[in-house]
Amino acid sequence: MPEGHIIHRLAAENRKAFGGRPVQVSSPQGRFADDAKLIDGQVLAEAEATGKHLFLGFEEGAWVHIHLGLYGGFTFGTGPAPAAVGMVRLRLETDDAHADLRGPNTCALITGAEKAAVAARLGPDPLRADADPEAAWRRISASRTTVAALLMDQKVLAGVGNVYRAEVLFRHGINPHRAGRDLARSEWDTIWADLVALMREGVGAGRIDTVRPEHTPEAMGRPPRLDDHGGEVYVYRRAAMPCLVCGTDVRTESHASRNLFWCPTCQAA
DNA sequence: TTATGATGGAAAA
DNA sequence: TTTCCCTCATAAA
Repeated sequence: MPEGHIIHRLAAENRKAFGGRPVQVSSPQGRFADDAKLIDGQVLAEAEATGKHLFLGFEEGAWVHIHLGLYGGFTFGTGPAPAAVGMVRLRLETDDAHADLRGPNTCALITGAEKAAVAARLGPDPLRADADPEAAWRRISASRTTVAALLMDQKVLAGVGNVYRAEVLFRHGINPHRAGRDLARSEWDTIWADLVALMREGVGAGRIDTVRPEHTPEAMGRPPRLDDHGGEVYVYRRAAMPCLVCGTDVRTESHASRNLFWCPTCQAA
């Protein structure tokens, strides 16, 4: 369920629930049990997000590195934790709050140096104040790869996933099959600025909304869209449905093994 | 009851 | 480019 906005939100939620307090750390499922013992009872000192990576820092210097992958997720609750339901890889608990992590791609205990190495492999994250969009532009403007693939490449840009990729390209009328090196500098500047704005909004809302006011369900007199991802979008997972702007059927294809969506009219080649 | 898919990515081939 | 991993909700049978 997670693109970068969710991970930054989770960093804030973990900080709020557990920051500065000693935390019981366990792994009801068992797969993180040995590592959990090493930090059990320590104070949670920091919670930080870079791209889709979440880092929980404990008082003695160890970090828990979490990557949710396609379907990992956190659930939070107040009070002590009830008996674990399903496969809970990591559980954090105080007298006041608890959180369960299920289905992560990664949940591992690492050092500060290892954390720095993970961050060093990533491109700029539109949600971080220290992001340098020039680093992404250098790679994009030199690449023959499609802009669709480049936006999903975490070494180029960190935190953008399939939904933001599809939506930001739609919002600026950019055909996803264009090569990165054929993008104009002004187009890249617009994409970056829009990602910063859209993803910040996503952190606050906890969902991805990309539809401009003039195209919202209320403005267009159509029913709101009910989809698993929970937000209002132009093209993501709207294959064969009419484009909200021009009415052309939205197209889809498998592109680098991910589903790509675009409007062939609004995003003409 | 079984199959499928999903906002991801590493590793193998 | 393909395979594999992690989990669970929903769809198909």
